[in-house]
Parts: sequence; C-alpha cells; structure tokens
Amino acid sequence: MPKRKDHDPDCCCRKIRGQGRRITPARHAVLDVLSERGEHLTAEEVFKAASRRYPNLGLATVYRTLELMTDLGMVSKFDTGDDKARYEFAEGPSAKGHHHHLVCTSCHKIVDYKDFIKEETQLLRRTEQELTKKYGFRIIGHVIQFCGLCPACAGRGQKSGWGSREGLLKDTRRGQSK
Amino acid sequence: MPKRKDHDPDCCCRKIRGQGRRITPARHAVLDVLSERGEHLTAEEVFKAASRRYPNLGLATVYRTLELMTDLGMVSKFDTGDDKARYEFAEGPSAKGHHHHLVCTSCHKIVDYKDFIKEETQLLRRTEQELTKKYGFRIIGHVIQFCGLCPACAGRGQKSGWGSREGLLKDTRRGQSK
DNA sequence: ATAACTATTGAGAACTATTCTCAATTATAC
DNA sequence: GTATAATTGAGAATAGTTCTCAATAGTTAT
Ligand SMILES: [Mn+2]
Ligand SMILES: [Mn+2]
Ligand SMILES: [Zn+2]
Ligand SMILES: [Zn+2]
Repeated sequence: MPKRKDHDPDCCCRKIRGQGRRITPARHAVLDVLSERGEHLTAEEVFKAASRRYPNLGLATVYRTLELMTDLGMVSKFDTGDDKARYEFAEGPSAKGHHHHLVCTSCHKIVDYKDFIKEETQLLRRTEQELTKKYGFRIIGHVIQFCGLCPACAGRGQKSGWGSREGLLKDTRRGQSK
Repeated sequence: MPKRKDHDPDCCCRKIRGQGRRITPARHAVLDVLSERGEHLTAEEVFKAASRRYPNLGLATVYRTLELMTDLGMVSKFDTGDDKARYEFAEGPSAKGHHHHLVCTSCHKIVDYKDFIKEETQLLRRTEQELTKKYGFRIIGHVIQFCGLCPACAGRGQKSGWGSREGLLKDTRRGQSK
C-alpha cells in the first residue's frame, strides 16, 4: 500500500490561501510528494515524482511552488554544497521537528540529527539576542550543519569539497596515476 | 599608502609546495588580494582585483587557485544564499580567527561575529563527538550562520530569500501595485 | 451556473556561476 | 641548460535555476 499522505491538506491550504493565492493541482502534487517521499529532495526529484501524479507538470512550476512554500515557512530549503538546493517539510505531521544536518562532503549523504538540539537551541537563542542587540539585525533563522566524511567515504580517503584538509586532496595533475 | 600584505608569503608558500605543487605569479596574486582586500569576496571580485596586479590572469585560474587554497585549509569558502561562493582567509595574520556569519537575506550584507564563540565551540566539540560515535562520520568542519534582515532592510519590509516568513512575502503577481 | 478577473501554468529560452578542454607556457629538479 | 610535468588562459561547455509569455483555470461576484 502507498504511504499515506500526511501533510494535512487543510492546514496547508489555509496557509497557501491568502494574498489572493490559489490552490492548484500542481501545488497539491508538490506538497504530496514532499510529505510522502521523505526529505532532502532536489527540485528535480520533486519534479519527477510529482509528474507521475500530475503528468503535465512543469519544472518551473515546481521551482515556483517550492519557493512559495519556503517563503510561507512550510518548507525549508538548504544546500549541502553540491550546487543543488534541497527541500524538506518544515512543519506538519510529516516534519521531523527542528533538526540539523550532518553532510558527507564526498557522496552528499545527509543525516538528520537532534543530539544536543536542546542545548543548541538555548545557545542559539542567547546568541540571537546578542546579535540583535549588537548589530540590529532582525534574525529569522539559522543554518547549522556539520560536514565530514561518512563511514563509507572515510574508508577510502575521499576528496571532500568543503573544508577538506591536506591528506584528502584530490590529485588534479595530469598523467595517469602510475 | 596601500594596505600591507600580511598573508605571510613564507608560510603560504610552504603550504602550497608539496605534492609537486608550484608557486606561480597567478597564485601569488590571488593570495595577495585575499589578504589585502578584506574578506567575503566572490571569485569574480578576486579576479577583478587580482587582474590589476597581474593583467593576463584568467578567471578559471582564480577558481582553481581558490579551490586549492580551500582544500589546503588556508581559505574558507562559504555561501550566503546568493548563488555566489565567497572566500576569506582562514588562517595567517590577516585571518580574523574562527568566527561565524550573520547574513542579511535581502541585501546579502555579511557581519562577522564572535559572540558566544567560546560556548559555541564547546558545544560543537561535544556534538561532534556524539555524532562521530553515533553515525561514524569523520567530521571535518561546520557551518553556522544566522540569517535575517539587516537594520536597513528590516526598515522597509524586504523579501528575504531564505527562511523568510509570511508578512515579508514578495508579491509575485502580475499587474501594477495600484 | 455564468462571467469577470487575475493568479498560475507549461514550454522553452535565457541566465550565470562554475567547470572543463587543450595547446602553450613555465616552475622546478637535476 | 634540459627535461619533466604542473599550471595557465581562452573559450566552450555544463547545469541549476529563473524568466517570458500566451494560454489556462481558481476564485469571487453576479
Ligand atoms: Mn532533514
Ligand atoms: Mn567572515
Ligand atoms: Zn559519503
Ligand atoms: Zn540587508
């Protein structure tokens, strides 16, 4: 049996409506995919999956819908360093609640974690206040992400794109590695 | 008088040499710009500035050099959500030491901050250990970034690209705003 | 239900930061 | 100096995302 949709249509629709915005099949399809097909999806992945359900969906519409959802706070958009934005539900029953990401800079595997989230949240709140007072920013969110090598990639010394260190360097020189 | 170069050529050169790598004028030019011209520079900005010094520098070379420096850990690369990677010195006299960023999602102003860095570092270290134990990742680095609206942008309700919330929504509809 | 209004859509073109290709150059070791 | 292979510049190529625009279809008022 198919996974159940649990994005709570009523709640979502209520949020989407407003400012003259409309509920459309394309938007439903995107929401459905996001709630059924796990998380950390790229726009392309959302597009492929949602197209099955709603065959003449356009890729541009997926981008537009994801942007809207993000702006509404229903979806969170993030980037793991592979030049493809990723999206996941930020609220509603299928959302995992507030969590952060551990990313493999080599294969781009993403792990959700909540360890120390309590402490983090506390520290973040204090930091936010300090930053607001000091710099006058109206703080809206934060990005916390650890990067490293997953067990598989750590095994054979992989090159990591982000913040890698000597010893893990890609060999960019010509010639065949004898 | 011009700002002094303070990227400590000896230290840098020592790091660059190795694995058969070479010191070249192009690499020097990039290093110089990075150490003299402040931080948070895009590749294009580095290119323009470095070209003045070394007129037939190629943009591709700048990208290659910045990637190398990043891999060597001399430079840190980050992204503020405007689809342009930014670079800054990570170590050496001109580096500001470990700090994090506060980013305006509207005008992309970047503020360095060190508030609570001590506490953050402590928490991060504990979290890293926990994550390593639990998921087997070899952790290499982290990204911590607050996003919000700078005083100027907060003034007139700007749209923020990342994690914005209702009330700050861009009006995407057609027609002229009466 | 019907009509009017206008937000939304799909298709493809356009955009743009970054990477790739390759012959020519040049830093380095001997 | 010579030999070797790393590096370079120029431009082409790539790829994720945004834009354009005529056509379509939610929504609201009638
Ligand atoms: Mn997640
Ligand atoms: Mn900085
Ligand atoms: Zn991996
Ligand atoms: Zn701003």
